[in-house]
Amino acid sequence: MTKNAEVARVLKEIGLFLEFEGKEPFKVKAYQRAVRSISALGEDVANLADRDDLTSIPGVGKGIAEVIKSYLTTGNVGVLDELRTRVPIKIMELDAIPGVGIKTIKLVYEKLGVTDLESLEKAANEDKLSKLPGLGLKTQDQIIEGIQVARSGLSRTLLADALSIATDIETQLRKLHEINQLVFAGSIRRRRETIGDIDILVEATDPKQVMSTFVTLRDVSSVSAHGETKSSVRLSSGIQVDLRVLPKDGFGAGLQYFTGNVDHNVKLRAIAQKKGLRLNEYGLFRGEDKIAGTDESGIYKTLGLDFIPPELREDKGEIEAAQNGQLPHLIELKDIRGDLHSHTDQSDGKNTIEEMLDAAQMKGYEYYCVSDHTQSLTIANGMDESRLLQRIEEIDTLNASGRWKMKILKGAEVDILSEGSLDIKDEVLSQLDLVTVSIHSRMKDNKKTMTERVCHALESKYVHILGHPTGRLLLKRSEFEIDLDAVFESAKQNNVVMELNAHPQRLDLNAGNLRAATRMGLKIAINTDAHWTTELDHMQFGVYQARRGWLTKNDVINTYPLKKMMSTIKK
DNA sequence: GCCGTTTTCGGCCCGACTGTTTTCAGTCG
Repeated sequence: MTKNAEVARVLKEIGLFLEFEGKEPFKVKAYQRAVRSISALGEDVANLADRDDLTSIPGVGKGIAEVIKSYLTTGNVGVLDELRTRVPIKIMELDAIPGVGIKTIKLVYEKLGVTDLESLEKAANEDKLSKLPGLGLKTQDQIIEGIQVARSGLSRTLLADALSIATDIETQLRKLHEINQLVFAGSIRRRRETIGDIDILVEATDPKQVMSTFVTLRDVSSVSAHGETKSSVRLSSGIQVDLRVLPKDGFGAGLQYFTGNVDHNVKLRAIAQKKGLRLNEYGLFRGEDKIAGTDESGIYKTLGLDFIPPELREDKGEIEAAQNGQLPHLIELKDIRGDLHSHTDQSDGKNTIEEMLDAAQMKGYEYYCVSDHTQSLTIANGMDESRLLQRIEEIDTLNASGRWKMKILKGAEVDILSEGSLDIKDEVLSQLDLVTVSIHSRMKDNKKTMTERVCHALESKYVHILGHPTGRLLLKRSEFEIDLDAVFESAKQNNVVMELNAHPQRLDLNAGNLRAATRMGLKIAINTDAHWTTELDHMQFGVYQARRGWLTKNDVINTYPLKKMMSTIKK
């Protein structure tokens, strides 16, 4: 488990207290920037600290680096302790209430002695908030509602779920013939792994009609804003959806602006300023003249940049690369020629091998690997050697049948045991076309043990791919403790490919890991790990993640024709 | 507090919406 979330929380709290105390706004912003950076960091901030490289994180300079170091080594930060003593309130808890900001927190603390959710709720229920200057009955009601939202611990939503919710809203809105254009923006468009809220942009002949339809859609549980260009609702599922109406001649500018992320946009604006231009959500202007903004590409072009795919817009070097014509040509879904990790009902899959093959054939794949679990994973009905040998014969027969045009590859997802040995004998492994090894047990091993265990497994001359290398389940289980640099090094030595597991809940490796792996010259396999036929569709999420990791077609072995793919993994 | 194609000082994005204001402050993205 990385320290990133903890460190981000500490920095956020410091930022909030500084704002509370009325400190220099840009100092506050500096902390907020660092929080964003560290939350989105591809690797463990503790590793960067070990390497004494914290200031390589955008927005982290000497001062904040010291804060992080102090926290990581002692578990405490002096300045934060002082702030907490001076202002004894649960500032993070209060700030988590939608509609409540620092000014309100300060007001209720100073006037009513409110220090946490409970005391705020009590004050609201006793009708004390509405008596305060600047607040009224409506605000008080809003706060009462907001406290419930904060309590429900409103978390993020998987990309796949957010996309499906957004698509449902799109379908409902598209019934309005007033709508000319509709796109998803924000983190959905950047294809982040998880989504905070859903941003939808439309261009329409009758914005008012669109807005009133939007705020009355089924599933809308509350409306927090309803204006002419912006409306905001919360669905019964808890997720917030923002809809914005943009003018036709500024649609590209709005799309660029609302795609973000904020750090990317800030840097873009600075570039505009240096050219004597002004960039905002309505367009790119020279004086009063709009010189770009109808479409996004015009904005980037006018600023002297190549078009930056949304997945890269996180201020992680893409702007500089775009200035120098060095953006990667990112992989696309159509580049994928096969899936190298899938299950059947012989282990814990839900479909027969024939059903899986039919579904894979529909994808137009050139090859497809069947890789069921092995014996240690009893809960998944893992295969032992004799069943695996039968499976090998079965696939030979299926290949010979000619029913499927694609090549069916004989594989297995072999368990890595406690010492890094594998749970299938070498003489059986040697008969498989493709061996993926994965950790499914003892995930709480300490970093050293886990790293040695995985590295040892990679030394087997029958291993081709390391499956879901960090074992995380988004929003559910952290990655296990492992030194990925060492694993990558071992993979490099032993010609082992890293899996990018495309399951929406895994997306393992993450974008930062992928960049690090390919920088070391490793190859990646994007695999669905499908347990039933419809999960073969998860390939798209793997490709999104690959794009976020700056991967090109050449980085990914399952874009290769069969022969080249097989020779690439050959030991 | 951070940062550099106005580079070691002096900037740092800004507009929509709401509720409470009778001209604007707070929050959000």
